[in-house]
Amino acid sequence: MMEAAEARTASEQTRARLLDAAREVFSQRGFQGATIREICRRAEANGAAVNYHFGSKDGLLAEALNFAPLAALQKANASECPSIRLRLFIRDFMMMLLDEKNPSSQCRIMARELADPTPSLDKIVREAIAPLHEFMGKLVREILNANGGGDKVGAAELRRCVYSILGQCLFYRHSHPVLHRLHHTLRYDHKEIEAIAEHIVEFSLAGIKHLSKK
Amino acid sequence: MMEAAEARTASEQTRARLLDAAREVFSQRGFQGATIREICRRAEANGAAVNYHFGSKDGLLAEALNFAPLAALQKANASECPSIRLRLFIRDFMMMLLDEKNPSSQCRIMARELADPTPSLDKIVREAIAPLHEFMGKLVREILNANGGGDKVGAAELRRCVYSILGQCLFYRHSHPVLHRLHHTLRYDHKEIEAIAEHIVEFSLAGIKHLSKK
Amino acid sequence: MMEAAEARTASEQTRARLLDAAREVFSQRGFQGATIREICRRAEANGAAVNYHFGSKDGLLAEALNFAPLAALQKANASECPSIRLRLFIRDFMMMLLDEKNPSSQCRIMARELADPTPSLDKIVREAIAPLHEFMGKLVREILNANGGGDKVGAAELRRCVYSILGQCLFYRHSHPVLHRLHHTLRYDHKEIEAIAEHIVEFSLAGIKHLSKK
Amino acid sequence: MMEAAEARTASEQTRARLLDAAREVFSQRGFQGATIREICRRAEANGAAVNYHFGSKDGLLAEALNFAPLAALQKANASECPSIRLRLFIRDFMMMLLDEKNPSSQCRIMARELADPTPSLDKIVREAIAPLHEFMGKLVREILNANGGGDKVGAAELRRCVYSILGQCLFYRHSHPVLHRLHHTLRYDHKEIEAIAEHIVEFSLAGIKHLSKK
DNA sequence: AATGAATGAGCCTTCATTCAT
DNA sequence: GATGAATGAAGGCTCATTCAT
Repeated sequence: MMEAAEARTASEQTRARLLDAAREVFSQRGFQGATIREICRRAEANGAAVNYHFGSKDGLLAEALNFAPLAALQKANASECPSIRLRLFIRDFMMMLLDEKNPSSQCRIMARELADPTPSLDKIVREAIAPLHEFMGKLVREILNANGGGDKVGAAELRRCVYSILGQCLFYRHSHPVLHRLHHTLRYDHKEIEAIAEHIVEFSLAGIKHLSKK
Repeated sequence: MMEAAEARTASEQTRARLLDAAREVFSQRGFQGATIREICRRAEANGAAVNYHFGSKDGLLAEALNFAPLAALQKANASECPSIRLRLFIRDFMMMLLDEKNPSSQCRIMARELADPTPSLDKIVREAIAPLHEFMGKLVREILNANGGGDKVGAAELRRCVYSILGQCLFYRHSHPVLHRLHHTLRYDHKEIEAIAEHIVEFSLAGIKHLSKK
Repeated sequence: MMEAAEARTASEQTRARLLDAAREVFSQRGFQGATIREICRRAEANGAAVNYHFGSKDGLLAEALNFAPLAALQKANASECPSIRLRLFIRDFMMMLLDEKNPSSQCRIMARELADPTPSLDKIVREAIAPLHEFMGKLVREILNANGGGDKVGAAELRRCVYSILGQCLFYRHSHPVLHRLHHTLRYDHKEIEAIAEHIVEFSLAGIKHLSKK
Repeated sequence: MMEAAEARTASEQTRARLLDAAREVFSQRGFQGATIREICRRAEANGAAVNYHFGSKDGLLAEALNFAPLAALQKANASECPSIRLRLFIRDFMMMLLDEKNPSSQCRIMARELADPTPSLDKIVREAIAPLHEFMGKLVREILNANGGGDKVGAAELRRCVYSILGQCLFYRHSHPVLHRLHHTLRYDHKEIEAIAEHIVEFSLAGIKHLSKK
């Protein structure tokens, strides 16, 4: 929401307001369900502003995507042991995915792209998801090696470990509408997110170690 | 497709053809992306037939949902030990989720509802997902007990185990567009699905057992 | 206008009213300048009626074109000598082109297509203009032969004779806005059209005969 | 293109570039089909430049018109005999009308105005077409007199002779889209244009002379 | 003086729905 | 009962024009 705070010119402010509104609406309604009208209304901009600044609805989506936060998660903690790095990454990743106060609605937009791919999905996969998978693959490989079983696990199985971790993480995001209906008391506050992350880490490390000993 | 086989009157046959077509189109395009026109065209029915038979697009979706196959998975194998029953369930569940030849497009429709909830989601949760979670909760509890750690694990943690398993399973369905882009050779044939299910079972059992020993 | 008079069903009447309105508006405003709104308003039909009945604005134009009247001109009088047949054809052609009371606004639409070709021009050329040119080419060839000079005139020169005749005829249609401004008294009543046709015939026969004697 | 060469200030240069671009685009797309955006893009000017310099799209068209080349055709060769002056005029006129390399897109713009009159047509008629008709009327009258039949031909018939000549000339411009579809090999190179002009002259002189002897 | 930004009207089209047989 | 026809509300987008520097 506040990303636009530093914008200088009037044009940049409008652009930023449009992008903020677009992220909000896209994440709530999906790409198809979102309308340019609503985005412009929320951004307090003219209905033709999107086409003026971004050329089209697709162009707006493409620019609304911002992979920097996701990339940032993968950079830190190079010095720690791989298990701890996994723990830190999962905690930050879940925080990004679930914290409602977090302005990064990116993940929600990306989650929607999975269910309803648009031409932007190619860009998302190329610039955000592929690097993420690669990063996690390396991490899991390191954990396997640290447990002395790296050579028993092939590329396909390694990928499935990554999928298992990601699947657990994304479930809380994807299935939120369901979980909310099942347990009305569920709130993704910081404490709950920490507990979820802790569970995923424990569960996954056990799974990985088991494979290394098979 | 064959559900309509026993229908008698022309009206019932049209109804059944509409439901079949709706399942197909909803699973391919999502609820928003699907158009009544296309459904009627595939069902070789009049463009007003959907509103005539089901009142509205929402009504069609509500009736198109069929939870019997999912419920069937939970009934069998009552005699086996819990780990084996989990194994059998996951294999059947993945088969239902991923097998493109399986006409049960229900799972794909339900998966889409998660990303884009419609009023039907309440019904889905009540009649299909809640029982599924309950079933899996009991199964995991039995596994924990069999490993002698059932009393250390609370309700919240038990639920998270269920989420971990479901998250892994659903990931292959949700993220298929991404995985296809990452690995163009990926095909969900029977052999691949068996391997995926085997991985999820091993990974998850290790996770559960780890928690029971903590 | 009255072409719809014999239509039976309500749908056919709407279709016919839309076609009549379309011919009127297309001929007055051109394809680009015409709007579906105005056509529907004149036809007293809903704004979506065009897309329902004809799929698109292009589809409407394609169906609004009717080459039958033009083709009819070329059929009669096979028994007369070529000069007389040319005379009769030009008179009928000019009557069709210029008579404001003539409901055939086709010619005006076609004339506009020349200035601003749409995808329909291909159809017009194929089904109406090419046969017309061929018909006139044969006629001119017969006149040349009757004057004993058919063998001196090549295909390119023959075509140019056809162009000279058509150019003279079409000028009164194309340049009507200009001629009206130059001579405010100009009215295309029957007497005037007869005089114009007579002039074109005399002028053209002299030109053709001259070429046959060169 | 080179008209802007002598402009001094930046503003005047922009103006001139806009006029050049406008002539180009108007002649290619017609007034309705042309967009201010494209004109400004080609002129490498700001999107608001047209309205700033010319007030409106109509104003731009009005200023883009340049009748000097057409007027120039009528001035020369006063000493020759009328038939030869007609011959020279038609050749130059056709060259102006058809030569694709000729930057004088004026004729094409004017030809389009006939099919789709804008408020500018009044100006065109007053300043360009009326003098042209007058010039040609005098020329035809001289030819009639030289053939000894000037007194038999009234004003209306004289006008129709002018129309016959102009109609033949303009046909090649107006019907170019059609002729191109009928004969894909047609190219308006210098040789072809000369042949066309020669045909029109021969054909028309024969027509005129015929009338003078009636 | 000259321009980037903004504007609102309007266009074609699509869609779920309703009407009138 | 069942359907072809009709409806009106949006939707994305384009455009000439105007505004505010």
